[in-house]
Amino acid sequence: MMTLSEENYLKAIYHLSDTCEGGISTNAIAEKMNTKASSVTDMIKKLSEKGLLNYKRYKGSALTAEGKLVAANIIRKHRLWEVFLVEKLNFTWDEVHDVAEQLEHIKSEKLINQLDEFLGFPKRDPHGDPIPDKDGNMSDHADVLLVTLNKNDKGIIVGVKDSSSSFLKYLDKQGIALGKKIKVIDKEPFDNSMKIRIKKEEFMISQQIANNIYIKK
Amino acid sequence: MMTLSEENYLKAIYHLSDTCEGGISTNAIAEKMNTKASSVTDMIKKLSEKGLLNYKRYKGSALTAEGKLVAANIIRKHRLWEVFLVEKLNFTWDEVHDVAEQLEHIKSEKLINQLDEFLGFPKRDPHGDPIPDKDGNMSDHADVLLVTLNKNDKGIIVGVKDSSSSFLKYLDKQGIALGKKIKVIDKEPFDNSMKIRIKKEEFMISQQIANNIYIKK
DNA sequence: ACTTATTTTTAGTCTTGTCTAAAAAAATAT
DNA sequence: ATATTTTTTTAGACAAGACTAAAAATAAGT
Ligand SMILES: [Mn+2]
Ligand SMILES: [Mn+2]
Ligand SMILES: [Mn+2]
Ligand SMILES: [Mn+2]
Repeated sequence: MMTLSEENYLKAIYHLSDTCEGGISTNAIAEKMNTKASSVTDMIKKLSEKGLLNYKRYKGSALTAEGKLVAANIIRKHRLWEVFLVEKLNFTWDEVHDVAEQLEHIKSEKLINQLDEFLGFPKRDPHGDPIPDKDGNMSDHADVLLVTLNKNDKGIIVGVKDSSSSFLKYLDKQGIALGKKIKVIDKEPFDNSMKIRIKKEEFMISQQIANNIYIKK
Repeated sequence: MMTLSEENYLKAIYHLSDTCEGGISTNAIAEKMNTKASSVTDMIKKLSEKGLLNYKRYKGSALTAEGKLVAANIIRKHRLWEVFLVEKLNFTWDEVHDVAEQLEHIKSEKLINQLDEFLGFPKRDPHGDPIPDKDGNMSDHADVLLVTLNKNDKGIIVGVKDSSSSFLKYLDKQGIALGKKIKVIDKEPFDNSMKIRIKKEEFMISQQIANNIYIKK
């Protein structure tokens, strides 16, 4: 049986593995988890004992197949609960993450599989992130970040990289939402800021914003 | 903020207050919580500090108004989740308790109020227990235990006192379910066992069983 | 009333997960 | 190649919540 803390570490390491290939550094985990490196060292030793990750001192950590499966299952639960909150309980997409952060640790195979069915086997969560199946498989983000588009490129908004409440509220204010068509009107080479058009409205967004929005061309 | 352990103690003490009036003994709490009396002493000191219960050494504990409200809110969550699991996710009434035991600790006002609405503001959980409102008020069990009925008395099954999986499975096997009409055909004075009739089927039940079924006359 | 039995509390230990401070290894700079 | 900086690990401490064993208070028995 997995403790709440162990599960959160596994999830964090799983997410870090997405971006950085190879062994994940102790410091990177500490930053993601908002803890100190010494606490991380203790925990990765324990997870290593349990066969959930491979670890050699001073060399960083990498999840085993078993560890990846456990992590993917937590992410599966997190995202299914987010769908539930939005679809069934009228939460907005900026309200769901913190609650899902708690719900993802509820232990019941039947619960999560019935929930999946109840929701109609959704493929994406409210932020456009893919939902893993029971075996931990999930369709990749084959999509591209808005920041990589050039002048006159068009696409559809399909996801966000940052699901913080503040970022999502900003998007709401600007009328940026999943499924909307977007066109790059102009791009400033100096700071990568863009003028974009959504539904006949044109406005500027910074690179920081454009770097957190996924587009399907 | 309340820890998981604190919440479980409050709930246990709340339930014990139903039966025994006056101060709840340390040992009674220990038995209900499956811990040792010494652990209970530590915890009731902490809850007393927090103003959730009144405690004088060697004299037992009693919840304050504040403590009762917190406990009732946990019970509210527990029972609403049980309704959700049965009504929406096709759980049987003997499967829900353990999962609800986890879900009751999820912290989100909005979640529980939206869930309440989503379920149509149910008044009873799958075992016939009343669901408290936001202020901790709940309709009492005005009902009577089956064991108190006499020969030829009739009634409707409206609840169970024991929600253990094994007891509920026994009831399923016998065709005993909430809403069913029941008639006492005969009662043995020696051991209080009864012959009862449900839907033209007659069979014997022991006092132990009759003592855990609520009837509305 | 005095002795025994029960209940409750105290004292001290353990585990989990965290922290700070110091030591050790690895990476970088001169 | 050696010195300096950064990263990582070790050592020791702490809080929460549990336990065991012993002491203190209360209750029961004669
Ligand atoms: Mn999320
Ligand atoms: Mn989490
Ligand atoms: Mn229950
Ligand atoms: Mn509980």
